[in-house]
Amino acid sequence: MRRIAPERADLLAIVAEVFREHGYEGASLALIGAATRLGKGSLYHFFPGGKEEMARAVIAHIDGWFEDNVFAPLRDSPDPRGGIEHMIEATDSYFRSGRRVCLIGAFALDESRDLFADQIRSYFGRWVVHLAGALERSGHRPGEASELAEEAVAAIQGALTLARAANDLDVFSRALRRLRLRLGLPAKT
Amino acid sequence: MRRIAPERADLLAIVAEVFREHGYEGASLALIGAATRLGKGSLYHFFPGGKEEMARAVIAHIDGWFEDNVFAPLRDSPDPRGGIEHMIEATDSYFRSGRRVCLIGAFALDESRDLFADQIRSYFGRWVVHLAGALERSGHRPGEASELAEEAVAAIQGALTLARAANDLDVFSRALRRLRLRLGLPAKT
DNA sequence: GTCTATAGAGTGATAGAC
DNA sequence: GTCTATCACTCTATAGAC
Repeated sequence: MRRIAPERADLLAIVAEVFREHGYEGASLALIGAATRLGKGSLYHFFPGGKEEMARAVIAHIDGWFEDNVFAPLRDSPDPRGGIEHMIEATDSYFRSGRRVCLIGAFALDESRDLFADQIRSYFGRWVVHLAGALERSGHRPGEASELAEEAVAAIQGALTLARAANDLDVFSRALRRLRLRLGLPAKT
Repeated sequence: MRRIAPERADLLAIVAEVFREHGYEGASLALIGAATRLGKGSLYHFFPGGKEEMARAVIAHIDGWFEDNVFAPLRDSPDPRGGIEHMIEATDSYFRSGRRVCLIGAFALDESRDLFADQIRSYFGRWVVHLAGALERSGHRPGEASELAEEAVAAIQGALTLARAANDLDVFSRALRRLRLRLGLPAKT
């Protein structure tokens, strides 16, 4: 037999989508197996820790994407406004303009939070800290920068919830437009 | 046999807490039975439609609370600023300053959204509309009022997510303090 | 006898673990 | 694929208030 081993990143992306759509409890191994076209045996080969390990790996994968595409530019960009601009664009693209929900945010809300508390706290904490850093370097006072960063990350999460509740993508794009202004970027790109 | 019939409102409050903590999928009848101290017979007596009917009733119950304590004051208060003030206080009290999560917001994020889409959309839609109305009456231009209202409701949802993720209630109280200012209320009460 | 509330054994289906 | 546990749910039986 021995099929070509699926790329772990591809596998994680598929599993992530199942968790995103059904939540931790709702994502059954049957659903995950159907989506990945992998039997339970293969799934347990890749993730000996079962469903919990799958979720941990998925969160880490998402976290890694944000580290590369959001946090690093915020941290390392010589022009802090460029880093913030990059963040807004990466966010819009990652969440598919509101079509996609934040898996880590969804996990934060229900009981699965207890299982993944450290990963969840780290993800949001680093987002806020790195955005605050960029805001500080772009001229905001430290306390103000922190508060603005927290507000911005919360606004994104809230907009995702509301967009999904209203089934209206414009809710999300309006939120990003307001965010641009509030964070000191020119309107539109 | 025949125990005193539990007050429906009390029953719904307990069931709501189970859904809030475990999500729709995660809230098993066993958990609900344990929390309410009711057997399956009783649960199916009160909710012939099973778990789905329980969730619908819980959402309607929460919706009713917001109708009475948030939407009505926003709509009917002769002083629109007083209505907004009332909304902030009721929100802080309902979400226990961030200890509690928004059940309807959590449902909006996962697959249970499909089952309860109408109730979810109505809840958030009315919140935004009534807040926008109060803002308009307090002097904002219509389009501006709508956008500000949407931003405010999203900010509350996002703050709940972030507070829970960070396990830090201050995240929520800071968000409410910013909201006061943004909505034209005096700082602190 | 009727009605309401209760308990809980038992259903088939499906869960996650292995 | 096999395992056991648990899922949502059905159904029967029974209690007491009327």
